[in-house]
Amino acid sequence: MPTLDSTTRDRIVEAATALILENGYDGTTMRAIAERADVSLGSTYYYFSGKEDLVQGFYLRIAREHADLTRDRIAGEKSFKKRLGTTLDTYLEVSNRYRAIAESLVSMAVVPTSPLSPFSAESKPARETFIALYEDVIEGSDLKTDARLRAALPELLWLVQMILTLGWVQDLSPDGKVSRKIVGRLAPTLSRLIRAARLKPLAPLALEAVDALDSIKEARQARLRSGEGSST
Amino acid sequence: MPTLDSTTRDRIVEAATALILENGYDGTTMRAIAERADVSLGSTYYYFSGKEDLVQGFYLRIAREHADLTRDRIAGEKSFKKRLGTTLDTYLEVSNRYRAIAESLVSMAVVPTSPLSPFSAESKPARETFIALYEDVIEGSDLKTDARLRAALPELLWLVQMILTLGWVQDLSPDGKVSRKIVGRLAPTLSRLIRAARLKPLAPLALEAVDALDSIKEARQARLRSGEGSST
DNA sequence: GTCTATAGCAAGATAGAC
DNA sequence: GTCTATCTTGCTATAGAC
Repeated sequence: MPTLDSTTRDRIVEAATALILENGYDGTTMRAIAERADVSLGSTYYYFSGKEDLVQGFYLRIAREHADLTRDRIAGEKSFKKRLGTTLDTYLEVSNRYRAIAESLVSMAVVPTSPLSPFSAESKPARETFIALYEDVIEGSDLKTDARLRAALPELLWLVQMILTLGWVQDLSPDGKVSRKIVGRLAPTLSRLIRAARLKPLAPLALEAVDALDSIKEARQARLRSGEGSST
Repeated sequence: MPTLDSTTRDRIVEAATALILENGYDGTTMRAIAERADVSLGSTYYYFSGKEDLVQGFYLRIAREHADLTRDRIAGEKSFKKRLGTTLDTYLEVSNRYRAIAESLVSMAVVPTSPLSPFSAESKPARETFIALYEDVIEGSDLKTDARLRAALPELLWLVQMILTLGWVQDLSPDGKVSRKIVGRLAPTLSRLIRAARLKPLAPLALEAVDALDSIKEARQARLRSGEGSST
């Protein structure tokens, strides 16, 4: 935590953030960070276990920007479809600010044992910020659906957002135009599916989704018994 | 393929394959590969542009093993649900053989500009092997569904397989048990959804999926205008 | 002309002096 | 806690063997 004068640690974080957003992850060397922060390379490694560690802060940053912006924009709106649409649109908008590091970030995030995995213990603050936002998106809306699905929904929507992120990274069109188009369709479709979750052909599907989520958590717990730290 | 005497190139491939499966991607150094192959480091770089290049072969290898095994197993079976189930089960079985390098592979594969992206020109042979298999899975089955969906289905199922792969990599349970469980539910659910694609609540959803696929391709084409090689 | 050997750089990471 | 070596390894360049 920063005191009055900027500590060594703060200066390193500041330098790293600026350089990484400027030149991307691979384009930023630990030496350059150390130099810009006016400390030695060794000191940088004293405070951070490596380059990856320096990047962790981006998650929470994105989560908070997303939550703040979204809450402003959906205030007063009751339609679940619209609330969800705005939330996803805003997510893409915020993500686009960090396009420069997106590929490196996702590349590291898909490694399940990495602290940068969205499921890791280290990512918990960011993860819970996102899930809490989806809880609010639902809570303030007119949505009525299956009870079990409702309970799991915030986490499920966060999972959808993760998959969307993977698609967005693949999207090489300018400003992620194609992703926006897909999201424009995704929100109404999801909304319709969720509402219909009590109807005949979809009821089992909804439960599959909920069960799948449980299984995923279970898988992670299975690993906890035999190794390093991670959680959900 | 080796001729009578093993050429330098062959020895490098052989050494790389063995070492990477043994120690993973990051755990294998170019120097170690060169040493095991009994060639110089420089020679290794003469034949392969880098470590990534050496890994490209794994894709096709997995695709072929998957296609061969699956075709054996679904021969004679008419039920689409069962054919799809077997195909996905077999995919996980084959993937598990390469678990040691899966994380590194996926980590590189999610970078859209990488030659190791499943959508890249370099990955075309493997991609088409997979898609051709799904075409056969459908063709030999009792499946009847919406015409437009039918046409896009092989590619869509391949996309599902890609997403499944991401989930499988996250699955830290022994032998990917949880993934198998999810796949056990996925096949019947998908089958039901595809069959129901002409019914009321699902018809629009099916078309969304097809349109989404078109959009993804479009996104890729957009990039082709302005840069390096990749295709779909 | 096709391949191999050697030298050297850049950058991530670590050890140990102070 | 900070620094100065030092190590490792991916990668490039180049000289030269056959």
